[in-house]
Amino acid sequence: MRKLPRSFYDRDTIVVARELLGKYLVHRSRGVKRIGRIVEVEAYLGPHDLAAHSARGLTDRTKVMFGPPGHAYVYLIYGMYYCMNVVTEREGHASAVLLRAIEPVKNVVGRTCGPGLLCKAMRIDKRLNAHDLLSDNFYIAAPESVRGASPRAVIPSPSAARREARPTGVNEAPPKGEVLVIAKRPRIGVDYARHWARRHLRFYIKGCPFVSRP
DNA sequence: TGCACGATGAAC
DNA sequence: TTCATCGTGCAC
Repeated sequence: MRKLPRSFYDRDTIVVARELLGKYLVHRSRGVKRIGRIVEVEAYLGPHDLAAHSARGLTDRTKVMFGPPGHAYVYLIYGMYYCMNVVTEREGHASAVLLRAIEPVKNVVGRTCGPGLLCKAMRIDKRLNAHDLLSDNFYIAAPESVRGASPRAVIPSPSAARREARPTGVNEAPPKGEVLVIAKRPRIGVDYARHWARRHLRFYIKGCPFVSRP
């Protein structure tokens, strides 16, 4: 696997969010290397995005979002779960991608569908807030491809989406190397964000059984 | 210094 | 639909 470079994160947040699908989240702690394949994410587009924490401005909690790309923004939600974000775009842009679900790959115990469960299973907590994702113990990597190219990801046209339709309940993740079909939906739990709540900024791998809310 | 409220998950 | 549980942000 190839660790993603800083330049991967220093790009348009929606592009980063889509391209994070199919990548591998790696966390090594106390000698155990845990790996999960990212299958669902949400994009938060900066201070003007009313659903983003950075919309509150630069505070002690949100300063990581305002920092340089390629760092983890980890916070406690509802007093009991942690959520992990990846900071994107140039320093000061205050954008991030929330990781909502992974497919267990290695040493991952428990359910991983949902941002809180994902962090619990990957042993991610507040100590990893502001952690550089180019470090050796906590990073995101692209799968090695046989021909040197990453699996292609596409957003289906409406007609293609209709052709893609299949009976409900028949879901399996596409094998490695196959084209990923990406679904777009509104983000979860941000109804307070007015028109921003309706934008399709949640992305997931279509048909993947490990997604939190298909 | 106090208090309302979550980028959740699970039970009912 | 309700609730557990606590850090954060803002009102006072």
